[in-house]
Amino acid sequence: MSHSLGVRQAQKQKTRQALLDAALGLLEEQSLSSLGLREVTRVVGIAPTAFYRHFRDMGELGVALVEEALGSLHVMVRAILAEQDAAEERIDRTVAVVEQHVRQHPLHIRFVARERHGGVRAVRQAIAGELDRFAQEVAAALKSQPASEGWRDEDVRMLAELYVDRLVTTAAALLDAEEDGAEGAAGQVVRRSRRQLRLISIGRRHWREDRRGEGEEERGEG
Amino acid sequence: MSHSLGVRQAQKQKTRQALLDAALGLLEEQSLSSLGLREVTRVVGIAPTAFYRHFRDMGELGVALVEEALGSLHVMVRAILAEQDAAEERIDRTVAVVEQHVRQHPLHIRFVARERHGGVRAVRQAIAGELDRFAQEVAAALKSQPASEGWRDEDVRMLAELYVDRLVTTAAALLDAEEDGAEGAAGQVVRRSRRQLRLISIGRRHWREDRRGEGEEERGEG
DNA sequence: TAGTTCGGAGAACGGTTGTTTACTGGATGA
DNA sequence: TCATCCAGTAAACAACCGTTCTCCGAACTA
Repeated sequence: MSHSLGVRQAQKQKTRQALLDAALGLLEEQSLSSLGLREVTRVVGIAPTAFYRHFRDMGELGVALVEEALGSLHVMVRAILAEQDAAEERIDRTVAVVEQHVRQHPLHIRFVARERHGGVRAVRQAIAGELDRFAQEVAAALKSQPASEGWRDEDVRMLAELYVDRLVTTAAALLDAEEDGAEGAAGQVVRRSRRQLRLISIGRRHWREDRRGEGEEERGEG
Repeated sequence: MSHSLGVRQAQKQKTRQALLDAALGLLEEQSLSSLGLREVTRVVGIAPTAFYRHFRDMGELGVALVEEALGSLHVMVRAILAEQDAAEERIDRTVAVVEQHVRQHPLHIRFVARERHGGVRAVRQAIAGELDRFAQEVAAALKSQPASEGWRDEDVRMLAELYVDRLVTTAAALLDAEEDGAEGAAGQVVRRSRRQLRLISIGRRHWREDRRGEGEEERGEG
């Protein structure tokens, strides 16, 4: 599977990865739409023209970065969803995993947060697509839980998006907290995030009893 | 107050505003760190060098845009907070106001969403500062409500941030929904957002009874 | 071994950028 | 009325940009 690449292909992938790494590094302090092709190749140590052997333009490189960035996070959240702990412990585990991920891949997080609403359409769409598949998985996991019995699919999806959004926001907030150097800032973000997830969890638990008898509203709209 | 500006100062403010407007327009399809000084002055129709009569650099213009963008939103949310409706109607009102604001000032919303994690530090900090004051106000309003009786300040603040974050996210989502042209996309965002706020509201209502007896956890950390 | 493929190098292109310096002409205030 | 102020102008600067075209040499294939 992996030993079957020739010397040539292996070298090409290596340079390609070097381009991605260099770009990711440079993107810590600027945004994709201002990142120059020459700037990236200069860091890698290759001629500007060699860039075209790997990507048509910076937008295409950006999309590749999206896949790389969301890929690893995808694996971790999938692991969380597979767990069967009680709500309380699960929340703590979830936040801990996010925290660890931010520490291990800060540049990936920064990139996603920055380009999610950034100036390059293709990259925005790529991120939106990944986060959507993301929410889809979370929704599927939530649906199979006893707490979701009697829930409409639309409401499960609504909750899933709320969770996913919270994770992304928390990750970005953690990054900001660590960068401006305030001592307990990161800890406060973690603690606050846990409580927000708990509040959502409580809202989830009481959703049906509170919404009883209002099930017919807004019929015929969706 | 306002009639007291001379012809000179009035004209200066006019071009300054023209610079802000031109920049805001250009920022619909790119990010601040890639926006050029010449690009802006070209749209306004003045010489590039005239830019320096108003701003030291693009970062300073960005900060001015932050104040302009968050200012109007500030007013509207303040109005919402002052209302005394029941939870249900208040949520509907809130989302409706956000929806209206997005329609009236789409460029401002786009700008804030994009530059909140964008590549210009000064602008990021300006936005973070404004949103913080924002959350502060929301927290104060929440605290004075009967539903917050017995809540710790830290938890009120946690809830306030959850609300503010939801508003910003909803506004950005609305913008995206309207831009990719899908027919009912905006409506779905609105409906989903309402339900998310309701779920949070339910969580709020049951927060204390659910957290009873756990008040001593995490002591000595904050 | 001979011929082909292809990642990368190098030079050159027209165009744009931020910034400086010196200047103009109308509003300003005594 | 007259000297001062100052928003905007004009020209020039070196630096950088994306992109094209041509070529090289090592890795491939047959």
